[in-house]
This record gives sequence, C-alpha cells and structure tokens, in this order.
Amino acid sequence: MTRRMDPLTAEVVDLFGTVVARYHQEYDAAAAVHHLTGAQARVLALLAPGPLPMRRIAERLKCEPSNITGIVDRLEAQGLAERRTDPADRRVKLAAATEEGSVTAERLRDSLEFAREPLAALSEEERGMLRDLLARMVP
Amino acid sequence: MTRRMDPLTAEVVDLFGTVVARYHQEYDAAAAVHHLTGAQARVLALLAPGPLPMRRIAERLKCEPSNITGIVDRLEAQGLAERRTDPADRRVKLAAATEEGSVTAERLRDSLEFAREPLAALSEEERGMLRDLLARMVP
DNA sequence: CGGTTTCCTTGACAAGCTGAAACATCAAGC
DNA sequence: GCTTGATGTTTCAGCTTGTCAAGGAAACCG
Repeated sequence: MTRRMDPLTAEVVDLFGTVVARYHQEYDAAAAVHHLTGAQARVLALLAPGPLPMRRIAERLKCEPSNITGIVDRLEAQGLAERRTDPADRRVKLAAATEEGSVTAERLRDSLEFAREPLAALSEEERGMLRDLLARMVP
Repeated sequence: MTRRMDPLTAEVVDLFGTVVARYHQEYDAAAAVHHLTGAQARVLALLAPGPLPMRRIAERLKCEPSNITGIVDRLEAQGLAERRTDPADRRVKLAAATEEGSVTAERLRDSLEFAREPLAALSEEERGMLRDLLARMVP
C-alpha cells in the first residue's frame, strides 16, 4: 500500500522539516526578546509597510478575521499598534503600527536575519543558488 | 541604528519565511485528513521508529514534558498510541504507536511528501543541489 | 426605502504551551 | 536499611492561538 517515493525527494522533505522547525524556534525566540509571541510578531511585521484592514491581515495569515481581533488587541495593549477607522469605508478598521511599533518591527526583522545568518553558513554564490531554487518553489 | 544587511541574505530569509508558512499549512492539512492536529502528527511521526519516553519527545519537540502529556492523551484516545511503563525504570512512560498508529504515521508521511512534491517543481539535479545546500545549513 | 452583503467583534470552546506543585520511583551515601 | 536528593510524569491554572456561530454597524443595490 506504500506509495513508491524517490529517496532524493524524501530527503529534501525531511531536511525542510528540520529547517522549518529551526526557523520557527528562532522566530519565536526573536519575538520573545521584544515581549511578543510569534503570531503578534507576524502581524506587526505585516503592518510595517503600512496600515492594513483586519480582513487583509487574516487573508495574509490564512486564518479567520476573528482571530486577528485578539492579536491586534494585544499589540494595542502594548502600544505597538492602533486601530483607525477607514474614512473611505467606516465598516473597516485599519490596523497600523505606532511609532514604537515600527521601531520594534524593524529591530525584529534585523534580529531575525541576524539569527538566521549562521544558519546560512553558505557562500555568497551558494546563497544565490538557494535563493533561485526557493524562488522557483513559491509561484 | 539599522544594521547593514546584505540584500541577498534578506531575500533568502524572506523566501524561507514564505516556504515555511507554506510547509506548515500543508503539514496541518495533511494531518487534518487523518483527524490529527499538527502537533499530534509530529508526535506520532516521532513514535514511528519506536517507543520513546515522554521526556525524549519533549526534547525533540523542544517543549515542556507537561505539554506532551496532553498530546499523547489525545493520540491515545484515538487509539493511535499507548503508554507502556518502562520495565527498566518504572518512573518513565514509553509512548508507543499502536498498529493503527503506525499505519497512520506512514500514510501521513506519504501524503506529506506527495503534498510537498508540487512545491518541488524542480529537476532531479536541482533537488540534489537543494538537498546539499539545506544539509549544509543543519549541522 | 428595504434587503443583502461585507466588515468587525463577541462569546463559547478546543488545542498548544508554560510554569509550579504533587507524586512515584530511582540512586547514592551514611 | 533509611534518608536525601534527583528524575519522570502528571495535574492544574493561566495565557495565546485558532475555529465557528451569532450579532451589530455600515455600505450597496434594486
């Protein structure tokens, strides 16, 4: 009943599993430094480029909008985000990073890349190859 | 205050973020097919090679042992795992996959690889390169 | 205007996770 | 042997994430 699986693919999938687990740990750890959970950090990072309706956040994170309500609540409680009513459509609430939130988001991004740097114990050329391969995988 | 960050590394980190998010979605979806959550599926996969003390599971998953208690409880409730007392040390409980649990674990692994296959829209050679690069990243 | 749709929030509930406390068992020293 | 301390698991309270169903407000449309 077992499907034949080419061993190379199996190996790559396994490696991805390991790398993914590691990415998560480091992401959560980096977030914790700023007293954030992983989900809160993800939302804050999403808000960095500019305000976003709650619904858009949910779409990006592939979860229910009701879930975002609580996360933004907690960001707001820490003074990192705020809600504004969209003047163009008073139904929608725009979540926006505060000044402090923007700073935190930037620091978070830096520490993330920094944390992931040793993981990329690869040469410039190898990183380039990796980028190309990964880019092909995300259409 | 911003640390200088070479753009290539930043790009790779971003790509990893995307791939990681995708991996998770697919993993959870594959688990859901078998009426499992992501965490339950991970534990079951860990149990596939053989029984494991609760503590070891926690170490592998990098979480508290008390967390594993609940997860194994739910696997046990579904008849996919069982607890045995280690005869060598009666303090430790060995979690083991049942017959049905083993079958489920195997199916899960297959569907995972299958699900991740389109993601690997890469040639044999490219997959080989990817494997080598990833392998260098996980010491 | 009235009906429908869209956006957000609320409430109830399950699961994952942590930390502290409790309990049983082992292991070492006296 | 007995005591003391360390270890493995569980239980409990508490928080965050996530879902789903229901509700209110605002926009849209006929």
